[in-house]
Amino acid sequence: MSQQIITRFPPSPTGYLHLGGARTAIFNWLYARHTGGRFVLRIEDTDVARSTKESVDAIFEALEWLGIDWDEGPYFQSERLDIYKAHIDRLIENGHAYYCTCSPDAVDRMREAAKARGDKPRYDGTCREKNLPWTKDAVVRFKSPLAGNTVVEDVIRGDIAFSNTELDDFIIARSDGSPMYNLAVVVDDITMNINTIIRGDDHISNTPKQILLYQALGATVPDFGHVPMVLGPDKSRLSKRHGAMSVTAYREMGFHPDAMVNFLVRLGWSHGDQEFFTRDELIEKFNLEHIGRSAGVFNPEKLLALNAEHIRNASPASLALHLMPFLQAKGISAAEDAYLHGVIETLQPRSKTFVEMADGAGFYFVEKPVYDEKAAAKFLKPDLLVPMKQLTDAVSAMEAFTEKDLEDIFKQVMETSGLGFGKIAQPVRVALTGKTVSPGIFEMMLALGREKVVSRLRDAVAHMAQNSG
RNA sequence: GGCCCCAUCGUCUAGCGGUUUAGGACGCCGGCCUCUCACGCCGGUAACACGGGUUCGAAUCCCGUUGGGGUCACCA
Repeated sequence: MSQQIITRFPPSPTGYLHLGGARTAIFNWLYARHTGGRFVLRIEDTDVARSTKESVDAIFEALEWLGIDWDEGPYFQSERLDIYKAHIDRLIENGHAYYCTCSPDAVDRMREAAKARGDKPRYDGTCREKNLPWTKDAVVRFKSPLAGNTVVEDVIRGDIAFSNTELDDFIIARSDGSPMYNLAVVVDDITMNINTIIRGDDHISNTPKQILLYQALGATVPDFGHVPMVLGPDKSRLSKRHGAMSVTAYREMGFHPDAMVNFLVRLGWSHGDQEFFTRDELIEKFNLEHIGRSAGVFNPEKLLALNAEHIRNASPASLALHLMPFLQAKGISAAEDAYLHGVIETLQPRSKTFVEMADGAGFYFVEKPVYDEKAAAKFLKPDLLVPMKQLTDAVSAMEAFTEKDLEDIFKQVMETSGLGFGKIAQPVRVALTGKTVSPGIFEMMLALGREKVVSRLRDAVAHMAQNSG
């Protein structure tokens, strides 16, 4: 029986969830879902000074928006201090760790000295063999092996060997007894049965230390997979100066979470030439074998194009949920009904974001469209009064309000007036929307419904008559 | 600086020794479609960082160079 894959996402709540973090969360979540495994959420808040409740909430909010759910947790490291303490004590007892009373200043000095000699700045092992007892200012250090190699068997990069001489006796517990990152992660991953760790490659140099900790604790080393980082357009690490970094900022800009997920996954993972993936397709096809090894540049234009494609392909009903907040932000109170769905359908092919869609939806929800001055001057001129009136009367007299019948009416008007379709459509467009740009005439009329169409046409006719002097 | 990672069009990438005149996508540039704007469709632009090997044959394997990135905390 093969064991179930158990992955995790362990953000530290020191800010919002950024794009890189979101991507590793998605990778882990996807891998768990793909394999029928479990996905654990853990908040790494051992750094009390930098961790905030706001950040925790922001992370939950971002994950929820992305549609990433977890099977276990959230665990908080701050609530697991006793567990770390027990493991630290065990390491001291079995000789894998020791108390060190060297002051921070003293350690700084040895680092400076080592640097001056051209060596790697590191702790020199002063207290390593002293077998010191606990004292108030003592930290606990891990006793790293002095020779040999530790190799990371990375599932996406292959074996990476580190000489143990590169590692110094790193601190695993602060003088106040709280655990340091490497210790806490390893203890958590052991006790939570995590067997697959997918994370950013900025963690790669931590990995040998963690492997040593696993071994010292007598635990099975999990599979590690280090994914490349997400870079800004200038190919440097993504940071604030590159603009929006926070995942939720993209929600505000009108992006569809599925597009965001699709984009982030495709940045570093591939399935042949396929670019567009639904959520289910991703779960079905995602694997570790096709994760790339080189860093990727975040490309907002591609995200935008992908977003437009997701909007085009989604059902109006599912889009309605996402669109609602943007409508409200514009003061539009729309009900979640068939009318809204019809409106959305006409807007789908011409909206790259929900912001654009909400902008385009405005005229559907007003009592009377506001005429754009230039548009009205150009198209609602008296010379079209007759055909427009004919059209209006015909529409109001229609038996069934169908596209076919509307087309017939237009044909009749074209015949009697001798005008081309465009000559008539443009004034109708202005009458219905107030603008010269809109969805197609017939689909729009159908979405608006006969009542609104007739009343707007009548208003336009009145406007034209009034201006005929 | 030590250690580690990486290297195909501007960007995301396919390619896992021969089927490649290196494919797709975004962007950009033409054109078609057309009731506006879009969508869609057709075409074009553009890359294997460099140098050595290995091999009958290399974008694909090895080494080096160069260039980028990461990491060296009582942060995570």
